[in-house]
Amino acid sequence: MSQENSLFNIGVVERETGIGKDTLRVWERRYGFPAPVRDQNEERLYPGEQVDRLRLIKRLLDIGMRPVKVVGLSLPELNALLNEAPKNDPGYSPELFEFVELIKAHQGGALRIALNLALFRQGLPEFLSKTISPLNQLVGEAWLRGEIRVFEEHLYSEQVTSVLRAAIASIRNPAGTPRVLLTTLPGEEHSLGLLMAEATLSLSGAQCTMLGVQTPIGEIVLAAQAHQADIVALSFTLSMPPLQIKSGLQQLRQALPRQVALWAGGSGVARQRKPEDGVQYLGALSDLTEALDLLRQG
Amino acid sequence: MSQENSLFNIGVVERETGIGKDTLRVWERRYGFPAPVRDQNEERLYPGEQVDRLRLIKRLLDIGMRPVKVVGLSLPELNALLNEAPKNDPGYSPELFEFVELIKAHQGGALRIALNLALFRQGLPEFLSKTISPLNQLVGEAWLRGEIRVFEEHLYSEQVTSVLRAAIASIRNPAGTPRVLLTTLPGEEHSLGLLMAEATLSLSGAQCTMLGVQTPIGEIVLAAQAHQADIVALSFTLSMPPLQIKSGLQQLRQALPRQVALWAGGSGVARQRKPEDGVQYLGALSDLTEALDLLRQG
DNA sequence: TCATGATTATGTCCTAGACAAATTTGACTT
DNA sequence: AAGTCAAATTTGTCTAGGACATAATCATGA
Repeated sequence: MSQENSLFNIGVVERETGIGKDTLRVWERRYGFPAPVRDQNEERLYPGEQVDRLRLIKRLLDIGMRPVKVVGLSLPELNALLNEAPKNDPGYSPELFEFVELIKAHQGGALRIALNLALFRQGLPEFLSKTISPLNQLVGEAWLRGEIRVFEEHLYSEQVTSVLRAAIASIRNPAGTPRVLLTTLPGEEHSLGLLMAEATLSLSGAQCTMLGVQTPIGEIVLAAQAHQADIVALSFTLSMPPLQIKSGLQQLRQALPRQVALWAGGSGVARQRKPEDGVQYLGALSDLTEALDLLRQG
Repeated sequence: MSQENSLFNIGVVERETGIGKDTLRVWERRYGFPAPVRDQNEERLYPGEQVDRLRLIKRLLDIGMRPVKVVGLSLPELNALLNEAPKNDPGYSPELFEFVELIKAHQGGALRIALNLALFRQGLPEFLSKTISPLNQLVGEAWLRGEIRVFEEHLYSEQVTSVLRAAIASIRNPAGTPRVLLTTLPGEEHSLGLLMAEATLSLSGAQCTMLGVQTPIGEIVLAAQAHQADIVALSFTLSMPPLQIKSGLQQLRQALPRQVALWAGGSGVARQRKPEDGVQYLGALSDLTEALDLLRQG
């Protein structure tokens, strides 16, 4: 792997893995992993190899595994577990693997061109549902298997962002209805889902106001008021802890006026067990246009 | 203000303000602020008003004030302090205030159009140095004075991002030299600085690979290798703690091959006291083109 | 006026315990 | 076999209060 010799303190590990300090310490106590060395001051120093393992563990937890089953397993054991795991292979189209090959070959420019070709061949809705969505999943799975690295995922995200932003710029509708405010809650730093939603909604004639990621709850309320938004749309990835999603949606729903609809989408909300009252959960992008039609009729 | 009645637990406050849990607790012990109420379980609950104050305090610390001077002051006292503070007013051009007015009026579309006009009137380098850079500062100061809100800043960032990304898309040079890898370290989540750098470098004929924000240090090293980068360029805002910047640059410099240059820019690095060995600090965007020319000659 | 050493300020880390909420387990019923 | 409910377990996050390295400020002397 990388940085075999490097040592990281607990703050750096928290930032690099997204696992909180408290959690890192309590895992060590309960499961015996991670097992950092100590400096002269009895402070934890995590070897780079363990940080890599923690990143993998984080992703496994994100897809639903339980800590007691995965924290503490060695890398070979983790990989064995991955191969055993039920593969819900939705039969990826061969074209998708070509994109993955471009990522692995670090051909950022070629990747963007190929994505653009697919966009204009398929049209935006199909491009999002048949190419980008499954490709996101495929890339995530390839990362789990160790086939692609974090920086390669970053490269991929960047190219998709570039393509989607260009598309949105050309279909934006400043006078559309309803008015939709797009953002994420603090803690959710991924914007790809938002861009996909903005593209879909804009194409359906809605007027989108993008606020970017991590808007404080109180500010979302003010923004909805200022823009007279009919809908506040939030996006959640798997990296967002389910509890934070739940309480965030509760707080926001309570603070938002009744007549403003609250929509939540992304892989993070698919996990939510009990739906919140007054929050519309959107599992797929197609649900977005449906919900939009419904709202326009009602 | 907003959310007068809402109560937030310490985890939410950490995420919403960017101030760590440990820091929040130790401030309470030392300065008597924040002064959260407790729930039935003796856990801290911060009133929304105090969260707003904490956000302001965070920004004041970011611009160089000391905790003992600002943590614990009431809102009126903080505002008084702001008015006393030496105004290093660089004589903002009147045009800039028109942009601010558009932000205050929540005219996102008009703002983007106005920015685009300025871009094509001034040309990219002048647009960045004479419009975007001072406007960023102006917006930040207006926030400090309570004239604009967080969500309005988000709106502004989004429009600038949109304009810059469109510009970059049209001047990108896939065969340029040198090769530059652009990203931020974990903890730095702002990408505007990166986009400004990418625009500047692309215009100067460099080949830019954007990795987005928050790439782990080990992954930056691998990415530099994969792309045969000549330069790794990082961006830091004021919200990034100086200590994290310092140690991050040290670690990265150590892990990166000698022949790969490491450039660091943004308002966050202007604060750094002692420069790191082997790291080029770029205070302004103009330094970027200079450094590029120098590197091409040498 | 500038450098140098002493002092204070500051963020981050430590241990060890606790608890609410979520999930799993297991018994029981339909 | 499948559903329901309560008990048991798991899990993340919070608490207190102490400690220390390093940065910033202050005081002293050249």
